[in-house]
Amino acid sequence: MTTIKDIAQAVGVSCTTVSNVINGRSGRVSADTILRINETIEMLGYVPNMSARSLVSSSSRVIGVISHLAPHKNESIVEDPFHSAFIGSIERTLSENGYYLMLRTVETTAELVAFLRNWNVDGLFFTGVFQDEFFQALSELSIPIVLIDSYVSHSNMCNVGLEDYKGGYTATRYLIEQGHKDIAFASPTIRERGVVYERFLGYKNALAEASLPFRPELVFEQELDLNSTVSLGRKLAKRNDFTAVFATADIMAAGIMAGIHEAGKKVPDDISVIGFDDINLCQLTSPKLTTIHQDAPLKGKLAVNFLMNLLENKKIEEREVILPISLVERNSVKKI
Amino acid sequence: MTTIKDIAQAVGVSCTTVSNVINGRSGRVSADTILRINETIEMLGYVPNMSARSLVSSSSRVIGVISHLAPHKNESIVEDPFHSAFIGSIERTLSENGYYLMLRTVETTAELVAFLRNWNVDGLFFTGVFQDEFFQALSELSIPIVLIDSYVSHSNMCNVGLEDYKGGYTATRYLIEQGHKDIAFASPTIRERGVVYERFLGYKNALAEASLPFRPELVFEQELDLNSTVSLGRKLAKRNDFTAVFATADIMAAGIMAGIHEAGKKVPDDISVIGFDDINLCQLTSPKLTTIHQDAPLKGKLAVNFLMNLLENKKIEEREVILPISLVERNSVKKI
DNA sequence: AGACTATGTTATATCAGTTTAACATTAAAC
DNA sequence: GTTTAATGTTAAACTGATATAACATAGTCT
Repeated sequence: MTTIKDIAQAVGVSCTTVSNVINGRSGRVSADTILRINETIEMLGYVPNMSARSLVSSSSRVIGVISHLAPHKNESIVEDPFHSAFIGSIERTLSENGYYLMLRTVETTAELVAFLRNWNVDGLFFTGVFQDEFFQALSELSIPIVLIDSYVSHSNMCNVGLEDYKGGYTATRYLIEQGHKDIAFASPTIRERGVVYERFLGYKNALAEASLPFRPELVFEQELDLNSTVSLGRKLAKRNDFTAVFATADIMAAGIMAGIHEAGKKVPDDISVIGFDDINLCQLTSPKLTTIHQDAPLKGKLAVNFLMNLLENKKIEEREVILPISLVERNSVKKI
Repeated sequence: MTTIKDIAQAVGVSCTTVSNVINGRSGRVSADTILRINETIEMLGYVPNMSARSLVSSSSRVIGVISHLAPHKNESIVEDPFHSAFIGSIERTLSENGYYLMLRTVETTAELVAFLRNWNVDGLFFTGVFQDEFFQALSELSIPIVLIDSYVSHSNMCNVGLEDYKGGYTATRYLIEQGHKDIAFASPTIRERGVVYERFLGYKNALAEASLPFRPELVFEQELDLNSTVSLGRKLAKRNDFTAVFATADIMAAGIMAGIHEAGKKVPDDISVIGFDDINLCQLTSPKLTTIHQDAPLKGKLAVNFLMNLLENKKIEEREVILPISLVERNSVKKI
C-alpha cells in the first residue's frame, strides 16, 4: 500500500508537505511542489488511510445510524419502508459530502456509547423515542446529533420533524368532512414525545372541534408487523361501531385494509381507511390509499445538512425544521 | 478517553499484558493479573480504539455493503423492499459477530477501491451484475467477497444464490397448468449472468416444454420504479394477446396490477399476474399476489456466515449455496 | 549444582498519518 | 546593512493500539 511517506520520498519532500497539500493547507507550499505531489499521488494511486487519520485527529468522518435501541424489536430500521426511503437519502447525501455511514444495531446505552467511542464516530442520526438516561449519556460525549421525528429538544442537538399534530388533525378532519362520525385510531404504542402521540392529539382535537366524542374503545395500539396489522384489520371488520380508521402509518393502514378484505368487508364501502407517510405502497393497494404525505428524501437531506453544519461548527440560527404535511386523496375513503 | 496505557498504569503492568488480556491471549498471564485488568477496564470504562487497532493490524472489522454501482440509478439498495429485508438481516448478524457495517454509494471501480483501502475494509457484500473490470480490480485487492445473486464465480469469492431458473420455470409452469397459453414476461433489463436472465430461461423452457411458442413481443423490460411499472401495467391492459404476466419482482408485479386496475381491467379475471420474491407487499395488494417465495433473512444470514468463514480463513468445502424457491399460491392467477 | 522448562512480564518498534515549532531562504522595509 | 516579514520546508513528537523478541523468576529434571 502506498503511504504518504512513499509520496514524500518520490517527490523529494517531507511528509508534512505532502500532508499539507492533501488537506488543502497548501498556503505555504510552492505551486510547483503542489503539482508534483498531486501528480505522484495520482501515479502511485495513493489513498489516505482513515485509521491513521482518525487516530491522530480523533475524528473519523464516520456517521452512525442506530438501528434500534429497543431490545424487543428484532427489526432493523432499514426494514421499514418509510425509514429505508429516508436512510437511502441520508446515505447518498453523506457520500456526496465525503462522510461514511455505519449502520449499527445496539440494544443498550452502554453498547451505543462503546460503539461511538470505538470509532470516534463524528455524528449521529436518531429517530424515535428514547429514554432520558440515553440522552444523558450522549450529551456527555458531546458529539453532534440530529434527531429525526423525536419530540425531545436538547441544547446541542438539531431536530428534523414533521407537522405530526397537523397531520393527525388533517386526516381526522378530512374523514369528518366526508361525513364520518365514528373514527377509529390505529397506531403503534402511543408514547409521549413521539410522533404518534402528536398525531393522536391531532386526531382528538379534530374530533373535539367537530363536537364528536372521543371514544377510547376506538383506539387500537398494535405492532407494525404484517401479521399484527392484518389481524387488527380482521378484528376491526367485525365491529360495527365506527365507519373509518385513521392509521398512523401506511403499512398499518395497508395491513388493516388487507384484514378487512379478508374478513369479507370492503374498503371504502364498509370501512374507510386513511394512512400516514405516503410511501409507494399507497399506490399499489386496491383501493389506493388516501394518506398524509411527507417527503422522506427531503427529510434525509435536511438531516444531513444539519449534521454537516454541526460538524463544521457553523453558526446555526435555527436548530429545528418542521416539514409540512399534505393530504393525498385517493380511493380508500368513502363520502357518506 | 481511557486508553490501554491508563489501564496498564492503574493496574501496574505493561500495555502488552493488557493488550493480551483484552484479546484473549491470556495464556501466559496470571489469573490474578487478568482479574485486576478486567476490573480496571470495567471501572474506567475502557473501550478499544478501532482506528489504532486497524492501523496496526491493517484490518478493521468493517464490512462494506456497496449501495449501487450503476451511475444512472439514483436509488440506494436499502430502498428496494427485497434488498432492505436482506440487508436488515446482514446488519443484525454482523453486529452479533462484532463486525461493523458501512453502507457506501460508489459510482466507479476506482471509487470502490479507494473506499476499501481507506478503511482497510475486511470484507464485502455484493449483489447484482457487474463488469469484469470491476472484478479484476477486486481480485487484486484480495479481500473476502460474498456475491449475492450474481452469476459470476471467482476462485476466492463465495456465492449465495437462489434457484432462479427453477423459479422462472415454476412460475411459468404454474401459469400453464392453470390453463394459460399466452404468457408475458416482465422484468428489468435482462442481463447475462444476472438473476433475471436465469428466470427468463426458466420461463422460456417451461413454454417450450409445454410446446407453447416463445413470443418475443411479450417480453417487457422496464425499470423497477413505481411509475414505470404502473405505466407498464396500463400498457399491458390495452393488449389482448396474452392472459397472464410473469413479473420477476413483486414490486413490478404489484405495479403492473395497479396499472391494470387503473386501466379498468381486473386481476385475475382479465389478466393473471405472478410475482417473484414474496415480500410483505404480496399480502397487501388486492388480490393478494401469487408469487415465488424466497427467504431473504436466510439469504442474509448465510451470506454473513460465508464471509465470517472467509475472514477466519476456515476451510470452505462448498463456496456456493443455492437457496430453494417455492410457489406461494394466492389470488392473482385465474384458472381457465 | 547446573541445565532446562514453563510461566509471567515488558521495552521497543511499528502502523500511517497530523501537528508543532523551528529552520532556511528570499524579498521588502527602514 | 541590518531588521522584519513572507515564503517554503522539515524533523520530531504524537495518536492508541499490537507484535516481536527478550528478560526475569520459579520449579523440574538430571
